[in-house]
Amino acid sequence: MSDRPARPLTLRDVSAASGVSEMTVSRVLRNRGDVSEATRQKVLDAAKELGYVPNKIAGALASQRVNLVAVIIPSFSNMVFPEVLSGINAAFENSPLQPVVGITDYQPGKEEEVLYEMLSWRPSGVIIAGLEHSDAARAMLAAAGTPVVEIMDTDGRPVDSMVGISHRRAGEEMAKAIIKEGYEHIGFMGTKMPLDHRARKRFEGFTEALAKAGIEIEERDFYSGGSALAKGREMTQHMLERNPDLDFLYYSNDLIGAGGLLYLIEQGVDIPGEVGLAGFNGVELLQGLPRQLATMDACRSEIGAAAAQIILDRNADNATGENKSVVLTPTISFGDTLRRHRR
Amino acid sequence: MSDRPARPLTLRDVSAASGVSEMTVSRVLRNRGDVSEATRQKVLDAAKELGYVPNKIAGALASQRVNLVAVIIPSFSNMVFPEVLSGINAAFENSPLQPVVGITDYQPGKEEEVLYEMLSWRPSGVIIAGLEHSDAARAMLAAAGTPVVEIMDTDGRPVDSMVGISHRRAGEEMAKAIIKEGYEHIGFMGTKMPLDHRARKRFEGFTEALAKAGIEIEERDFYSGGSALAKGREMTQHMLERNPDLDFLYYSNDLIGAGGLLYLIEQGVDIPGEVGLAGFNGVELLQGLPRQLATMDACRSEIGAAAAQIILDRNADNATGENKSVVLTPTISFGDTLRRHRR
DNA sequence: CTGAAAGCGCTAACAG
DNA sequence: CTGTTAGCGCTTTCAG
Repeated sequence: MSDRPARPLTLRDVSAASGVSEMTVSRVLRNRGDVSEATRQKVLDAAKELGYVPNKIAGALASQRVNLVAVIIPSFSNMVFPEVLSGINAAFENSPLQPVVGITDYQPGKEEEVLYEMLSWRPSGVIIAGLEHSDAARAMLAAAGTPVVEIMDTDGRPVDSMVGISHRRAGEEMAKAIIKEGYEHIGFMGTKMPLDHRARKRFEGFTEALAKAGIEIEERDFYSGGSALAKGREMTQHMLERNPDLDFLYYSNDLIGAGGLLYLIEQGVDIPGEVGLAGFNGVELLQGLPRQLATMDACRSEIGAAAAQIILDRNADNATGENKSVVLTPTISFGDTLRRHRR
Repeated sequence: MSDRPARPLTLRDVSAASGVSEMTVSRVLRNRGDVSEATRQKVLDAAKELGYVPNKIAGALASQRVNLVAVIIPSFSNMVFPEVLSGINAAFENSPLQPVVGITDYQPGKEEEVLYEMLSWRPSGVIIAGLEHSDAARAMLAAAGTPVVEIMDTDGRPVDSMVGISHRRAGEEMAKAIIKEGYEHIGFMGTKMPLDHRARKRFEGFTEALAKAGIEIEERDFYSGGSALAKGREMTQHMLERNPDLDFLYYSNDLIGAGGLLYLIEQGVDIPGEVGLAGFNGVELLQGLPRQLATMDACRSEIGAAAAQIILDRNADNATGENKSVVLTPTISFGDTLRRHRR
């Protein structure tokens, strides 16, 4: 254990300490090429003794190879994204690649900044949420010279590859399930997020499918900020006060749905007889509520894993450079809040 | 819009396109030094036209300066950590610094790997969860030559700086509050995590404070995996079946506490008369439950913000290099599940 | 205000 | 199996 060095250690120091050339030290430390076991040990000992940590900046510059993968998501607080990240992390587990996360707060301006910043590190790949980006961002992605995977959403054209689900279709499917069960007076609650394109697409798919059946949403409400559970509770109460005839409530996420569910249970409302409910996401957290909310799985960790795999494949030695589109199909889980006539 | 370049663009390309020397182009792009408005515009135009993105790898190597801050946390799925990250992110918002996150899965071995990997990028700072690290990890931190802030926990000696709360004290405070209200038959439920030192310290502080009052925990149970809400529900049911005399249940986190709460409400148990409950964390998510669980705020985003601020200060021009310890004091919120005799 | 030279710490490519 | 020679793309430093 020596004192903290004023100047960080370099290969040269290890070379000097071990009496082996810098080049061979480099080989040992990277497990590249053949090195005799004797010198190997000398080098390893010296490196450990000194506490040498290689400088990847220099290494990356020299080798033109960076083991970083840029992952750009809107937020950490949406639960969905940490799960995607876990999927990505797991997929990179036994590979040299390492995710680096950037946050956009759902703002195109920030997305541009973050993307620029990340690309300036010349990552081995980019995983970015959504298909909607500013022209500048799309241009950067197209010119990045590294594989790009757009995730979560598949309703649109990707710059390169994409992995996700069709949120439009997810909304449609839920609408169809609701119609099939005979619900007719429908309310919708969601987040007030003009920039959450996926929520918007679900909503559009939902309303369109209803329209085809001649049904129109009778009430809608949007919130922003605060505890989702509490908001779901409030909004549900107010909505039913405004329009007591509603027989189905569709929530844009499971948390507000759960708030609504808890409220209605307290009110002694018959669910799903009198009022049916459904959310979106398949949040594991909610298992353990008195009743299970109907929902639709968003395939979060699968998406992360598949996206990471594409990056891995594209960085493999035999890589083809082919882009790829993976469309996952979410399934409805009916839980206890959506009637089921048959089966 | 040109075709995708085979070779990434360099300063040289911008220099050629603008007819300005590489050096001056560099100055313009970094806003350093005085450059005439005329050349400035020429350079900016050329850069934008080409879609040039600077290569920070080369920049970092040349300037010996990296604007990255390593943030090392156990997991994304604990909710707590995303919140800390948000705090860090916010604090770095208007600074050149950028967090890069690494995940340890609560495993010392992975912590070492991740730390090594991150240090090899020569970050401008390290923010790392907890005070317990392997000897190798501590050695790396000590020799990193960059500010290190250990966060979340303050029960122990930091390598450099620390920001957090005393979990031991948090456990004690909760025990005192419980004792004061006259509860005597106490059960504990938590996660089965030998490596979650903070949960362990809370538990220790809790049991010690009880012991001083001559009280011993009568039942305890630990879970791992699955939905916390559901586990809390199950564990609570079983614990009360085993020992119906319990009059207080202390949970190591709010989610299992909420599961217990929902279960007891369903059972028609009088809370907090018959049984009192408390969790830990102050999870905003839970607002909106039928009743508010007593809990203790873990100061998550404050911790992130304060840690980031320390890194910022240490990287400032007039930095003193002084280390710093910030001990935040969490407050109990009694909610509806812990009796309050006075006030 | 602008430019030329030197080199950051490492690795590719080639010799031995 | 080991060493030497040139850079990687940028910024520092020093001259104009």
